[in-house]
Amino acid sequence: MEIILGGGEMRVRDVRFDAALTLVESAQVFHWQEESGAFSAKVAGRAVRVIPRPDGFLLAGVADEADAAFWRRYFDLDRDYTALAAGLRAYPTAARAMALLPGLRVLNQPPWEALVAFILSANNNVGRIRGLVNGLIKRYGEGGFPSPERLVTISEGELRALGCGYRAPYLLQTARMVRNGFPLEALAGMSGVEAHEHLLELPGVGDKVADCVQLFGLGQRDAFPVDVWVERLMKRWFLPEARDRREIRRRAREMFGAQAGIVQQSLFHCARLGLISLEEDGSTEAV
DNA sequence: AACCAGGGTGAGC
DNA sequence: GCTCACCATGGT
Repeated sequence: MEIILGGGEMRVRDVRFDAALTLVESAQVFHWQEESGAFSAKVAGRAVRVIPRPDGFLLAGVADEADAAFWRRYFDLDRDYTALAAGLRAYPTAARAMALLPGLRVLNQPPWEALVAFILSANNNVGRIRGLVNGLIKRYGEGGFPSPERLVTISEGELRALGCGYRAPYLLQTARMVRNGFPLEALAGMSGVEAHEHLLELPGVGDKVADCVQLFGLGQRDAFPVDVWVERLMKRWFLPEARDRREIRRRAREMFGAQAGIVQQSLFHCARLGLISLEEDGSTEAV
């Protein structure tokens, strides 16, 4: 990998990165906007534009070294996805899932942004989650996610009118707790078990949402969120005897190890695309 | 018109 | 510990 900084731009070369897949389609983040092949968003107050290039990508709106360091971490550039895939020889289906989606990366989002998005994700679909997140940003956010301090000034009625439904009070109460000293930023420095326990204190956060916050917002790559898709594919291809999501979560982490969450992303997205069958007699043949 | 979507919560065992 | 009805909303 090579990174060249200058002129408000950051060029990243010799890296596999599929911007459309990672930033828009993969449902790990919901507020990137695509326009004529380029992708823009504001993350933690930093507005940026991603322009894909044949052997990497260009970032426009990178002012200094601090910005560059931020985006380097956001895009998880210091991780060798090829080596990870190569280490999955014991699990051919998982290795194949990763090979089917080269360029899919797992982002390191600000914890608050991941927390808000995935509270809204509960028993919801990707299109609606996207609508809710962008609605929050548009009405209350000045381009990016509204802060906890801003969010607590919104009424439950307003959030319901926006379409949050029964998640509105969860979001509000969680915002209050974060504003009142819940150690959200400190979770990244804790063990996975410790961070998970803290996250479960927040209303609207159970095992699955907590795992998403850990994976996408805290850099804890051993987290393995089990949603309906992952439950189905794991039962079909790896754990036919598994009783419930908790057992799948536990055993998948044992199987895939310290970067289980990255494997999860590939499996999840392959299942959603129909690249991995969920039926007993199916195969992993690409459609 | 039921069923589904990157589930969580509280009640009742 | 476990199971289950219920929770808004929009799309099929």
